Amino acid sequence: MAKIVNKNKKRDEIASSCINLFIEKGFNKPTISEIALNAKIGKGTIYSYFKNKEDIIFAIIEIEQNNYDKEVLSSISQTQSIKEKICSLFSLCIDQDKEAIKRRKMYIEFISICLSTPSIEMIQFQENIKVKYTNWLRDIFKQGIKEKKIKLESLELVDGLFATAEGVLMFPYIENYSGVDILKSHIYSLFKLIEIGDKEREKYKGGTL
Amino acid sequence: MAKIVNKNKKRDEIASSCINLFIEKGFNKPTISEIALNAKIGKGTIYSYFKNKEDIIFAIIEIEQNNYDKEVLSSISQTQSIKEKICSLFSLCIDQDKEAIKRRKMYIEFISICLSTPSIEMIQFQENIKVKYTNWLRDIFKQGIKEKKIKLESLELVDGLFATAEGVLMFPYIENYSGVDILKSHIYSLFKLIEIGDKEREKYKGGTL
Amino acid sequence: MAKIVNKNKKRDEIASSCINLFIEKGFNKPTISEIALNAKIGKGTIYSYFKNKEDIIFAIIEIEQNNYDKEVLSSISQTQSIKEKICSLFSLCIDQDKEAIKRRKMYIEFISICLSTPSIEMIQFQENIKVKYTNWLRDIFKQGIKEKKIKLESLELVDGLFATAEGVLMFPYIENYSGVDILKSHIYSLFKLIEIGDKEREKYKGGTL
Amino acid sequence: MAKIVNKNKKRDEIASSCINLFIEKGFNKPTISEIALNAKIGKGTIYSYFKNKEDIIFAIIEIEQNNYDKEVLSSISQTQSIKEKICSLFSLCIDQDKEAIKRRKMYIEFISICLSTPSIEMIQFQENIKVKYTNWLRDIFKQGIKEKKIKLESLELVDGLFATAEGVLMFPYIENYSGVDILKSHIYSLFKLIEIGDKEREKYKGGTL
DNA sequence: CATGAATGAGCGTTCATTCAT
DNA sequence: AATGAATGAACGCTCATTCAT
Repeated sequence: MAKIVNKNKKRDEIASSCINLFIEKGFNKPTISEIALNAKIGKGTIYSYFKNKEDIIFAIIEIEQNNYDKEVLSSISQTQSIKEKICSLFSLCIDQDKEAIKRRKMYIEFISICLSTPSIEMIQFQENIKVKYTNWLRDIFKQGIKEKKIKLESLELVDGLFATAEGVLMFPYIENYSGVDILKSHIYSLFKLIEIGDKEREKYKGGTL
Repeated sequence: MAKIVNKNKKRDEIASSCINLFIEKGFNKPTISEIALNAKIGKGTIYSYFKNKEDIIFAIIEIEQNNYDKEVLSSISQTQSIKEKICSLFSLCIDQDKEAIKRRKMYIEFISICLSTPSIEMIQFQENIKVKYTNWLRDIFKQGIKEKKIKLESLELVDGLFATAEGVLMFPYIENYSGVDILKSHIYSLFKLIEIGDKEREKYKGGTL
Repeated sequence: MAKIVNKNKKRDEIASSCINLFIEKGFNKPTISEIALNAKIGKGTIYSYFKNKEDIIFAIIEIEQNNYDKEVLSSISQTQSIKEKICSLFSLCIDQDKEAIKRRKMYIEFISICLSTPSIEMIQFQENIKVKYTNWLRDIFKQGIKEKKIKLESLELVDGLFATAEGVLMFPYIENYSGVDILKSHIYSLFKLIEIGDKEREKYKGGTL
Repeated sequence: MAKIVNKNKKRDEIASSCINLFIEKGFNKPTISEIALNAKIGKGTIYSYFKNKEDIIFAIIEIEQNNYDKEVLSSISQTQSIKEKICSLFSLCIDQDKEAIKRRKMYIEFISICLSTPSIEMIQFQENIKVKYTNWLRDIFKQGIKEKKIKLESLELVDGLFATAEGVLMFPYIENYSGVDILKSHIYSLFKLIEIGDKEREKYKGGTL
């Protein structure tokens, strides 16, 4: 009998082993030869686990995104205030630890592919992310509205806020400028406008959801 | 001196003649052969006016950006309300006429390059745009604050708002979703929060700039 | 001994199971993977029964040729006239039923291999076919001569006639031209020249064999 | 000004320089690298003169065929008897000089391609050859009929005779067997059947064309 | 004995850049 | 100055064959 391999596991292993390569060189830059070398397998082997080069890139993006989603959900559930929950949701765009910076780099590469050479799969994946995150964001806002902590009108800001988070990623290289810091202070500034002060809460008649 | 002027003129001519080519195919896609064909010059000639392929791309981006800047300034000065001025400033991300869609496509390609294969020049250029537009935006806001039409705190939203505008461009292909529409309604929703109603104006003590 | 018999049996089984695959895709086109899949065995197993890819191809050709030979012999013995016998002998090149067309396709592929990448084995096999069929053809002719139905000189046409039959297979794709029809009418035209009319038969002194 | 090259001339030069390579290795076997090496040009250069690999093969076939056609026509016009004219027409399949053997090898490779991996262009080219040569053959026959040297019925043999000539090429490797010799003796045997003897000529009423 | 995962040489093709004219 | 013919490194991908299990 030939060696039995768990195809999915090996797929993930190959993809995972390349993450650093993709972070260093961007998604489109590494050649199949480099990927094979990096994963310590033969060039041909790659093609028994992936349809083509794009498929590898996609696999990596999927893995990373799934990991991130889980972290985000866990992190949201562990924070209390609405503002903190929102910052957790956008930790990709806000955090400054090494892990976050790596992740951001990958996400930016992913967006870059979506912008320049989009495939149907990529675009659908991108849409899924958008829908998922704006829904989570809406849920957080709704909760805040229910608890009369923020105004009803804040709900209108959900889509825009998501766009803001994406937007701050677009300037990743400018020195002395962290797009990333902007997001946090923008959220704080927005909250000054939408938060209901303790005094006002009693009178507030913002309706219910 | 005349020589250099001519050289620059020719540079612009070559670059300009290729704009449609780049819009159709994206920035990285056209080959030097296609560019030369399009500009009706020899392939080798291109290299007397441009360092390399990237240099051509950069030249086109510069030309387009300069044209756009002029239009924006003119358009801002022709509108009255703050909200309208802001929409004019972001017309690249909002307008739906053919010309705007073309321009958007090019800008998105430019961003994609900045994200995936950035050169120092590209990044500096991108930063210049950011600084320029946030300054213009700030000026508009300041004017509004001076006229007591909007709250002083709105100034804090400038950078975030610019990011929002960039962010809505990141989903150019999703069906039934126009990132573009999101920006306008986001601006309108924000204004509900920062505008000073007629009644309030008198009491408003938002301070001066 | 039993082992070897079994080995040969399995060889035949594998080869036979692939015939349709080879008809559909041509001889050189199917990959070893496809062949293994088709034969429902492992890729490696193929190499315990066949030296290499060419060996499989050869096995199939042999099987098919043996089947065809049997049919031809049976078909010849069941027809009466010389002309009919000859047409039976060349049924590969003449018949238009589905089975014949399939067979023709395979034979053409075989010839193509003999022409472009011949191995000694292939060439010998091809020669065997030639010798076998021209002998059978000669026998039919001799019988006709004996019965004074055709002229003695017809014997000289045997080799050429075999070549004609091969030659009509060389244009399998030309529309509105069926090489295949040409063979039949060529045989009929030849017979007008070599047949001995009823009147002439008595006087005919064509000699005996 | 860049070097001015006669594109068609260079095309022919490259193709011609490869003829020996193709004769030695067959048409499909040489790689682009080998072809480039052989032609003493860069690999990329090939693609400014040929669409793709098939295009090179086709070009060589065309060149060779054109040369051959000219020779055949000239050779036919220089011979007297019908039989000799026909042998001239089929000199590709009959002659045994070095040049003819080379040519035969190439033609056989061409046929092999037509049989195994035919493109529309190849098939059309093959058809053109067939039509051209059967027409020339028919013309020769008609002339012979007009001069009452051969029987009217010979015309029916034209297509079959062409097929015979092709067919003898199909056994190019069998030792001690020259398919090639077969054609000549076949033609001679046929002529015994279709020629009108001197005595008969006067009585012959074979009709006119 | 049977397997199929692993291999890597080899393929045809592209295209930014060079440089002789 | 202007040209475009020439280049060749580099690419993604295929597939017959091997060999550890």
